[in-house]
Amino acid sequence: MNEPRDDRPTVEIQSLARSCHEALLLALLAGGPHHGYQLALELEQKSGGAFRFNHGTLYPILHKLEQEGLIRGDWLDEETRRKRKSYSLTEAGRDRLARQIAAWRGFFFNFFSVIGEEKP
Amino acid sequence: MNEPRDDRPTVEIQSLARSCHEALLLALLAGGPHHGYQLALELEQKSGGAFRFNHGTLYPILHKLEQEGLIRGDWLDEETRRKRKSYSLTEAGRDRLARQIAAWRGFFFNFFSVIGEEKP
DNA sequence: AGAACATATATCGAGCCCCGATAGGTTAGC
DNA sequence: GCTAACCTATCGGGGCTCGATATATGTTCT
Repeated sequence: MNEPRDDRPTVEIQSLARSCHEALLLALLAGGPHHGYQLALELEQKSGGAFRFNHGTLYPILHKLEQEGLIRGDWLDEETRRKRKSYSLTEAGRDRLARQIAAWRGFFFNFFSVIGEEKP
Repeated sequence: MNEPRDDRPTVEIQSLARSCHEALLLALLAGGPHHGYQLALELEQKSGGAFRFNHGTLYPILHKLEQEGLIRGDWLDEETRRKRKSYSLTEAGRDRLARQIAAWRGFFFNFFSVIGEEKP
């Protein structure tokens, strides 16, 4: 029930929402370049309406991820097109995504260890 | 990939940490009455050291859960004992725990639907 | 006896971060 | 021309976690 497993990566409870948003965005971008609005739509679609990005949440996170070098943003100003910024995953972003997924697996493992229920 | 499943309960991303703390506490109390300090120790033990309650987080939550009627706190003043408050789960708390677990299963399902990875 | 440490509860300010509101601009359809 | 959908962006408010701090008792070692 309580074997030591400190080496197992996990998500810190304090930053669950933050990590969740980050993992979802990186995962969506792993499927190809998207611009912000597209990411919000696809998230809602793929989660069956359960998850959605509020605009006030989405754009600041995108800017932060870009600053950290996890994603790259390119303005599309093909003439007569409205301004859009296409984001794509960088190598660092791909690494982070893999680590995030491992951490979430660890989190769920630990969570259900405490809850004491079958894991889904 | 995106069948409608809006009826599936889920945890709101915005309140992940909050819900997590609540679910963990209720689950620990489902195993019998505990006082605060005990809850912190047992959480750390059962999670293999991955989770822990900071005191500044734990006690406010306990007070709130008590206010909401999900747990009941009884001061133990058996003479010569240091003051301790024993918390136990109420009926409402048991119901909430069941709903929390269902919601976390839903969150888990939705999360990996978006991530697109095998569920652990 | 006294020091040091684990047990035990509680509160508060700082700071982070999500959210809803708001703003401004473009394209398409009627 | 008007309306709705598309698209990016910022800001203030509010909720919540965290670390520091306070207080006090039981235990163990020297």
